[in-house]
Amino acid sequence: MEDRTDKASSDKATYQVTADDVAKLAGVSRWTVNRAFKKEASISAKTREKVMQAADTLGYLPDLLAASLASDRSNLVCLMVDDFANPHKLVMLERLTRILRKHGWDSLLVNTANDTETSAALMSASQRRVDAAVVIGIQFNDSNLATAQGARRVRKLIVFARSSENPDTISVCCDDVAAMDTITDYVIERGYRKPLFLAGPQTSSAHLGRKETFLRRWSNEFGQTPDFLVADRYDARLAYDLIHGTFVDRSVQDLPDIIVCENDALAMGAVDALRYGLGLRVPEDIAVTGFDDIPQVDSPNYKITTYRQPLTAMAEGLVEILRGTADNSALNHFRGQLVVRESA
Amino acid sequence: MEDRTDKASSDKATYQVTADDVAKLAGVSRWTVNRAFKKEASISAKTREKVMQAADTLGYLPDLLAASLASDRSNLVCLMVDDFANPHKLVMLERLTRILRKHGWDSLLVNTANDTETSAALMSASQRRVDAAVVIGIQFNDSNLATAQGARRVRKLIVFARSSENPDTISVCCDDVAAMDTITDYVIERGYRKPLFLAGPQTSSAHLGRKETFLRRWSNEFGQTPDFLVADRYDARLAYDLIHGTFVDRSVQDLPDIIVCENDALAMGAVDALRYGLGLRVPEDIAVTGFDDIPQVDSPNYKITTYRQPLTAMAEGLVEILRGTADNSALNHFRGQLVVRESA
DNA sequence: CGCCTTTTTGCACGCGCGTGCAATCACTTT
DNA sequence: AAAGTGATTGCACGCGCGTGCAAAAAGGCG
Repeated sequence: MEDRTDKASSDKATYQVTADDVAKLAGVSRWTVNRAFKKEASISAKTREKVMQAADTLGYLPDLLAASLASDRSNLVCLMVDDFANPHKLVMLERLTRILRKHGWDSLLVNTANDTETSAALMSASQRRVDAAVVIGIQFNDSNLATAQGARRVRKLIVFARSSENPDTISVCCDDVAAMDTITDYVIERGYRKPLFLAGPQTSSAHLGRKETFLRRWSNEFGQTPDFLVADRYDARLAYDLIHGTFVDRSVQDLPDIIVCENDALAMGAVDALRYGLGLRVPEDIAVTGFDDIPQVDSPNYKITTYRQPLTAMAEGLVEILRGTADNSALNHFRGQLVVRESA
Repeated sequence: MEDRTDKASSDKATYQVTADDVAKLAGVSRWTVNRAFKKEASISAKTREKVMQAADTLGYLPDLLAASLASDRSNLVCLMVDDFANPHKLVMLERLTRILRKHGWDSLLVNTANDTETSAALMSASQRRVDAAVVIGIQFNDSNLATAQGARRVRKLIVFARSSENPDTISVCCDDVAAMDTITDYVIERGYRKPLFLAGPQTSSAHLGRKETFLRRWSNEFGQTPDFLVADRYDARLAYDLIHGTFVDRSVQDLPDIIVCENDALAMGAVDALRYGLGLRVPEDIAVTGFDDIPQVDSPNYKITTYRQPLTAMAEGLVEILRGTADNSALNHFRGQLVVRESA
């Protein structure tokens, strides 16, 4: 005990206080100390108090590494992001990290922008025994999943804010069909009749996608399928080039009266292209709608009509999955709301 | 050996392959197996090959949790972000996660937006034995640092993209004095003579800040200190309100001819306020400069003249700190470059 | 007050790997 | 070919905590 104390005070900066030290000081066993730090442990109030006090004076905190190793649960979640160009990612990261931490999970942020490294990233995550890997906003590539043998050590594979057909995967997302129905209703109600759909990267599970929903719905309504363009990244600049390149030498009567975009990043690029590339007015000449309601589209420069996903509820749904208490049938049917601004 | 094999095949999904299994298959000791996975280990090429092959067929990967526990180095870095409103954070996160991972570190993303939770976040990070905590873009609050006893288990406290005076802290940032000098030179050279500085949250180490540098420099040059405004968050909307509120009922001759902003988020808000709130033209009536060169300011809507920090080099500098091979004297003197667009 | 039930506490063993050193092997030199 | 040298391999012990159960303590009742 003596030398323990000495050691602790002599090089406080590096000496790791362990549960044993606290136990000694509090006059209990090491196990009791650790129990004091577990919410639902069976321990008497005064013992816990005594332990906590000792822990406090020693500056003790349980070591999560050792705990994870022993218990085989890390309370760590891996967030995989491959598209840092879309500002909506920042919004999602803020929400997810906040909600996850509130419920006891820490977040490992993995950059899978380099497509070939996705499976490597997954394996690395598995090496840290993450409780789950959450793919944010992008359909998880099947080949990546297949090649990532390491995935078998990742307990759960979750796709967030994106529907997924993969059977090894759980998807937490809003109901794209309902969302696009809402947008379509609005577009029709406002009298637009020559829409163009600006889609993002096409994923494998396309038949439930926003683009497909809009096209099908419109076709049912008016008997003809609208035109669409596909951007292979959610990038405003790319959308700019696409819109500009497509319309630059088209006559006025061949232009759409509204561009329905798969998300806000594309919508911003579209607005810029219409205004600055083609000299058109938004919404007078051509209207634009987005999706996500990122902070930027509320700028007076854009004022884009868009659709807001219930990110907090979705994040809470994710937590339920982690806990294993989720009602999986409801997880991909979250409802958001239309946010009407001036662009349409 | 028999039952090992059985176990592995029977519930492959959950059974954790360990170095022992690989050792048995490869006919070597467990320690040799782990050596094969260490870059600089002393092991013969053919033994390693043999081991790797066995590891491959078993799908083995070293367990980083156990490794961290045993070695007391986690190869984990905690990235602390408290301001998700600034899109530049996304750029920094992309860069940091990519560079860190390239050098073998994983990133724990901690949301400290709720100010009171900063020290709690630090403690939690220390519970995972992170090799370092990196505070991104905001001056680390001294009281937080002080109260966070857990910090003593965090080996290194690093402030990224922000200068810091705190002695317990290492700062990796660009040379704000040089940067503001460059901007000031440009402003003067272009003939602006009535500047207003739009500053962000004031930190404790203010005397080296961008605002102070600009004011001092201008005063030296022209004998008078320019006006300034202070926004207490780097938020475009806040900047909009501030600029609009300040100038809305001021006569034309009392307006500045340029607004020098502490970063792009503020600059975007300023541009919006000038154009949409006050009906002024940028840059014809009032020019604007920013800082950071976030992707959004390259939009044709903004085209803001700004200053780009060398984020990649800074991230590499951070890695050097983690490795302990850094030349600390150079770490807060990175030089960026002026990016001239149309706003000034 | 003694017996029984219900907390509360203690403990052996294991989680998978790293460290530092000792033992062994491979290869060179004379 | 024997001795010497450096490269390679094996191993005891420990990292800090969880699990599941047994032992002990604390209440409850007549």
